[in-house]
This record gives sequence, structure tokens and C-alpha cells, in this order.
Amino acid sequence: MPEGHTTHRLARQHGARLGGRAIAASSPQGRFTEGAALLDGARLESVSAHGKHLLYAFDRPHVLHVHLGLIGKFAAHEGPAPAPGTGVRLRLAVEGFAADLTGPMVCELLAPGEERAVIEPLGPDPLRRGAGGSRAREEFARRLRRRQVAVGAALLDQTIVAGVGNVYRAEVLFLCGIHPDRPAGSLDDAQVACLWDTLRAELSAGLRLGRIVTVVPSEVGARSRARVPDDERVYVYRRGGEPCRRCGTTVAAWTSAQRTISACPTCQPR
DNA sequence: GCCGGATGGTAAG
DNA sequence: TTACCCTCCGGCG
Repeated sequence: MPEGHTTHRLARQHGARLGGRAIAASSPQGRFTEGAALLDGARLESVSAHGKHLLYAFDRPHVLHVHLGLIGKFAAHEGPAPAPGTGVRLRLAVEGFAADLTGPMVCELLAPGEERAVIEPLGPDPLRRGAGGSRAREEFARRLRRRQVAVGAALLDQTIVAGVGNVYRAEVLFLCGIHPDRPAGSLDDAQVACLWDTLRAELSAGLRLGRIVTVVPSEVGARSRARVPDDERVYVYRRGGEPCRRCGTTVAAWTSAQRTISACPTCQPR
């Protein structure tokens, strides 16, 4: 389930449980054997998330770069770690905790300085420190308006905003009442501000809860986000053909930026 | 048991 | 635009 809230959650968890300690690194699957050998026994200094990218700094020159992609996962094992499955690309372990990485799009070691090439192109990340300031919001607005594309496509472009995926783009556009096919350059200041503020709020909630819940709890009869049932967590994502939770209009679905997007034609007028 | 899609991204045609 | 990579899981027979 990898959008930005997932990487930031992992960065926190791994920083807390593995940081400051000597790590046992291995590649049970065998596809990262050399990298794991270079990290084995190193002390983990810090873990940081930049959009969907994770960077692990050690007391060694190389930096571990992980991108989960669509299907990558980190499984956490508290206490004695079980024997790793054959699909585990990388296990990072200390006494009492192990993190098993499967199916990542990227798992590589970067030479000193190479992290810049990963981080520099990224747009502002709504979950990074400083995201609440005016500078980050203005940077988002600048990058969004610079491009002559539909706002639905723009939100998936990691050089415009980092960490947004297919769920949050659909949900945030619904929450702001903006049709995904609106040209990004046609949005007014209030709409751009709404997008940024809503991205920050929703990704933060996802980070806190560990799952994506964008519905206002009272609208589905729940008392808090944490209590919203799994099948009522979102307004429009993957709900094409079903009635809008707000107004009952049939939710539309089509393709935008090579991915399926959904929107309510009434709540999100063109 | 097989097929296809999924919260992602790139590279080739 | 299409193909492809990575892994798992649900739907369908």
C-alpha cells in the first residue's frame, strides 16, 4: 500500500527500531546479496522518506535506496524473527526486530552524493517538515501551474508533488470539488490552496492511522476515522458505477495518466 | 489452478 | 501508446 503515508510510516518505524544499532543485513532471495554484504554489520544512522522513496544512511559510505513500487512491502517482525520467505529481497535485523522487504521496484546502494539525483527532481512532500509553511505551498502552486496538463495527471507527477498516488489523487480532488480533467493552469488560488492543504491533512491522517481513510466519519455513521469500516473508507477511488456517498450520482471512472481515476460528476463539475 | 489487476514507474517502439 | 518488472490475492472455472 505504498503512497507517501506508507514510506513515512516505515521511516519512523525503522528509525525507531533499527536506528543507532548494528544491523544484520541479508538477501534470502539472492537478488541483493552483494548490497546486503556491504551493509551487514553497519550501524544505521538515519532513515528518511522523500515522497515514495526511502533512504537509509549508515556509518558507511553507501546509502540504501528503496522504492516499493506498486507491490513492494516491508513486513515487520517483533521478537524472534521467523526464517525469511524465499521472496525476501532484503532483511534488516537487530535483536528483537526484523524488517523484510519483498517485491520492491528499487533496492540499491547509492554511492556518496547519488542521493541528490533521487531527491532533487521531487516536488514538495506534504509530509516533510516545512510542508505547513507558505514556501512549500507556493512551490507546489508554482510547479502545478507551470505544466499544461490535467490536474488529475499533475497530482501523480512526482516532480510536482512527492508522495501522492492513485488513491489520494482521486480522493483529494473529490474533497476539493475539482474535476480531474480540469487543466492544472485553470485552477484559481483557492483551489490550489485547497489541494495542498487537503493533501497535507489526508496524508497525515493516513500516516497516523496506517491506512487511507478520507471520508468524514459522520458521513458514514462512524465516530472517528479509525472506526470507519474498510469498505467505506473512500469517496470515489475504485467506486466507478456506484452511487456517490455525498449525492447519490453514479461515480464515473476513466483513464488518466495510465491509471484508472474516478470522480463524481455532480460534486466535481468540469 | 489460472488469470488479471493493484496504492508505481520506466523504457522501448 | 505499449510492454514490462516486481508479488500477492481474489475471482473465476
